[in-house]
Amino acid sequence: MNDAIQAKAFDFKPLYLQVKESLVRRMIEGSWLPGQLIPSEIDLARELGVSQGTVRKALDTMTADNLLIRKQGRGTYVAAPEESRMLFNFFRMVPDSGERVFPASHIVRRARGKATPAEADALAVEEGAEVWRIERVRTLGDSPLLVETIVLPAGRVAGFDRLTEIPNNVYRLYSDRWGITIASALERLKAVSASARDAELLGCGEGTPLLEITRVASDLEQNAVELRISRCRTDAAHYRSHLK
Amino acid sequence: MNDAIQAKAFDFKPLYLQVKESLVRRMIEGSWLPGQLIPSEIDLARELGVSQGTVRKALDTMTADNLLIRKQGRGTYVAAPEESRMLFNFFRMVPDSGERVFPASHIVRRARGKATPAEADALAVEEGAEVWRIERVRTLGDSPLLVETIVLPAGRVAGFDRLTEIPNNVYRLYSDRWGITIASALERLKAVSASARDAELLGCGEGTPLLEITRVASDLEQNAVELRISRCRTDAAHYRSHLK
DNA sequence: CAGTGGTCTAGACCACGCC
DNA sequence: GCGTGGTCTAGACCACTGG
Repeated sequence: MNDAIQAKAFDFKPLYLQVKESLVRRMIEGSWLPGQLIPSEIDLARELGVSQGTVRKALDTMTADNLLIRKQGRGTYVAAPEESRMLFNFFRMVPDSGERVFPASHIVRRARGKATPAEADALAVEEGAEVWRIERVRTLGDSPLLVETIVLPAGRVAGFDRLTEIPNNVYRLYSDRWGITIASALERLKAVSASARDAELLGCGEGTPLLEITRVASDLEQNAVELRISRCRTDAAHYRSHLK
Repeated sequence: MNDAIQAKAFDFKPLYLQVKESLVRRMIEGSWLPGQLIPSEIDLARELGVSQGTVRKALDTMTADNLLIRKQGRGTYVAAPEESRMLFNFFRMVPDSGERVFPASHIVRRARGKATPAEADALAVEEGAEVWRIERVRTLGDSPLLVETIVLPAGRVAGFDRLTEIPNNVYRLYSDRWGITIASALERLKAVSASARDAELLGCGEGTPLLEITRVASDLEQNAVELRISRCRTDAAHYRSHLK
């Protein structure tokens, strides 16, 4: 990092961003694993040949991106897809009562197939490429909350068919099994009518208004990894969004 | 700020947060108005008796909160409720096609009344307190997108009845007319069925699934200022949410 | 060219967790 | 008491804007 040359005119990139990229690369390549304690600021600064302040700025932006977790007095850890963190960051349906309950999941179907045009577009794969589809029902407390279909490119999840069980927290599965870190997701929400199948699985009337969430989740390199379409009952829960 | 005394044990507050609070107070009290150029870092540092780095950290967190806009080479400005910024931060419905279009608005009704229990709870006023209600239809391009009811505590908007016209961007109205800055909002989304009135105003069938957004917007002091319930058609548009 | 915010550095001290 | 991240300072230089 000493010898990084700052071009004069059009491609200036601050040192702390170069540091950040080099640290993110360690996560991508797997030399830094989720949950792991990373070296202290002072060690990183020495290793990279920059000041502690510059390392700090890189670590701070990574913390803001939820890639790291810093604990005063203990050190800096690579963020891990733990239940509580995932629940808070990526699962925005909450009971109207307010308390945050962990949802349970029940797999309805698991099948291999060929990507539809819409799926191929969302996942940036060829139309007709092999994909896995998982359909499951999630419940909050006793009553069914939503039914969702998760679509994964078969090429990214080798040996998927050998899994005997699919856990509730699939992002942790992606991480543990294939080293895939979900770093961000884009959700598009619409209101739709419950189909006969929705009604059956969710125990509501056919035609009941449901909240449909179409999520495309991406890894550290911004590549789409998962497409998920969830259809949610909203009679006792809602989607929460904080704006500022 | 020189003489701020740091208590030893339980109520430590970093200097840059004290600086931040003192600067936010200037906005609340109206000595710093939206759109205004504020003094340079170095001037603020001298005035407050702290280092430039501490002022910078305060300004950076305020920028992250969308309270300030910093422009290299020009200076730092108090964020203003301009169309484009509001559209980006607070209006999350976008056409499925993707381009961001400015919605138009048409007022349907404006009336004074007494707060229902639900309204009183959301706005933190007494049940039965005087409120203004505005109902309007918003269109995106040619077709109606949503119908919404805006509820305002009458006490916060003196002279509301003397307004001859209500602009599309009401947050700018709150700012210009009553010095109220909307700093954050909490939205709760559900799927509902179009009522006969919804259907009439939106030109859709009764019972069509609509996306219902219940928003409580708050000012710089975290006091609820506006309750807004929007019911949106989602046949050609969706609510966008970015998670990370 | 002067003034602003943006980056980078070096060093001091504080709050916290753990042994 | 030691090591960590968190705060604060002082000063240098860079990138950008506008007169």
